[in-house]
Amino acid sequence: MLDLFQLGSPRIADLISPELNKKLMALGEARRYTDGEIIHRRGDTKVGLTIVKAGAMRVGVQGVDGSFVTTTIFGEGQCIGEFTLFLGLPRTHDVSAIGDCLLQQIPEKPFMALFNQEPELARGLLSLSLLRTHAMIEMADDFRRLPKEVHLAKVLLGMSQSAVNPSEIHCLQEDLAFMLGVSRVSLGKLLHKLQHAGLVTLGYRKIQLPDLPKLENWIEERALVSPVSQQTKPSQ
Amino acid sequence: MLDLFQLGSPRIADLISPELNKKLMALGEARRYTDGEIIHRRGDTKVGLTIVKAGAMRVGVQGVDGSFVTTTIFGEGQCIGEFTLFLGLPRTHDVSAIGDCLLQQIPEKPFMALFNQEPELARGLLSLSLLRTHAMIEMADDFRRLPKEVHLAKVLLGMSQSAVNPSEIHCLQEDLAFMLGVSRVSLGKLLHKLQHAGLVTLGYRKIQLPDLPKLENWIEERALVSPVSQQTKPSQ
DNA sequence: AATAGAATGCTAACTTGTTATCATTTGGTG
DNA sequence: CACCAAATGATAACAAGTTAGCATTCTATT
Repeated sequence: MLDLFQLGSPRIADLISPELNKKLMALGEARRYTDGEIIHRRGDTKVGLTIVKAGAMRVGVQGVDGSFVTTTIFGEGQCIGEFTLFLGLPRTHDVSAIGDCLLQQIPEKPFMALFNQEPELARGLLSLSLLRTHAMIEMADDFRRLPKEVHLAKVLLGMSQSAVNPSEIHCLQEDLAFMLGVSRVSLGKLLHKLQHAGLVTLGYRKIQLPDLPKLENWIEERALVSPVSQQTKPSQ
Repeated sequence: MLDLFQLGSPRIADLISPELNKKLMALGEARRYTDGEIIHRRGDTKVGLTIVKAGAMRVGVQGVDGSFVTTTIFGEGQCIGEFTLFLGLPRTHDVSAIGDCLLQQIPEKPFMALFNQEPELARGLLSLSLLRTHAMIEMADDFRRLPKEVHLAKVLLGMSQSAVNPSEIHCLQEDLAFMLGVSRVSLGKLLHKLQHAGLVTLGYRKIQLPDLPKLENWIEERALVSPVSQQTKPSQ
């Protein structure tokens, strides 16, 4: 699936201890949603954390003219609602289910009780937020700094790293086009450039990366900056 | 000054109690930098928090070909270094002083000691990070959703809100162009459109906003989504 | 195996943005 | 006060991306 954060965006469960995660997931209750069902609407004042247990949800903004812009798609283990809990904002996005989808919904009170009791939770959420910020900054910098085909290659590489099979990405060209902020036609041209360079193989609903080291080299030669490794620091 | 976060980006001092802020600022030591002096380099492994006490710093990425892309400019009260402290990343950006600049530099050990001792600090940093994330998401959504002149108007309005005099913004058209990801020529055309609409008055190194309510209305009519207020929740 | 819907490929006219260049205006400096 | 460097304004040739439309390919489902 596409994403703006999900690129390497970790799950909250990876940033806290299994015990704490168990406590967290025991709060609130799970609810099932069916394809297209509305989970939250922009402007809603309901406060709480929502964690995807299975399936995925679409996060975006519905225009008054009927158009819809997808901001991101969050899958298993990812969460929304921090803005309502810590910034006191109403929901900033419209969220709906993609296919069948199981969500854990944790209301404000039990969440804040656990938050105030377990400092580790603050640390985990802080790391999560920083990782997202970091991914967005990199994305924004790349967007402005790199030629589109290099940026695309970098995005593909990032997606491969969070894929089950790193050499095969399952996504629609339309979603990729959205991520890069270009039309589907332009994206097609860019992909074909990469295919000509032997870096990708295009398929139906998928893109294969037959030679990851080659792809990395190709990007590095064109990225114009020294790379910086991006391992997460183990909690101390 | 321009910015990608600074638009409404709060200072750490606004998110924690005055007492805690005093303790925080008492850690480490202040150092003065002169115009253009390097503060950090991308790739440096030095861990710690840097807070601007006076002046401003430029955050960006130096390309191996000599080009430089500014990511943001941080002024008084703003801080960098969270990624090194909580994600274990090397410095992701090149940072240099703009004019004379006084920075408080807090090394890892004293910072983490205070962090582990004062849960309020985690809460404050979490809010800070979330506010930045929020600003970036809004920016990215606007970038893709809005016609360029509306996005520009919104950016100007945001800058006015964090300016000394809200009806006068001091910045170069070149910096604005960078923020919106367009060339200076295009930006000039967009600005002249807004001027024709009576929303801005162009000056040398400055842009005046003679009628803020009118500007807000104009944006709202074109933003195509219902606005969401953005007050920070008081710490509970 | 036939079929329908979805995704991708392709083309062409059109719009928009860019680069490059030079003129003009501005504000600080000697 | 004259001058200079920086910032802005303006133009034209050029490049790139978009929209719209239709053809083709693929996959899942009868």
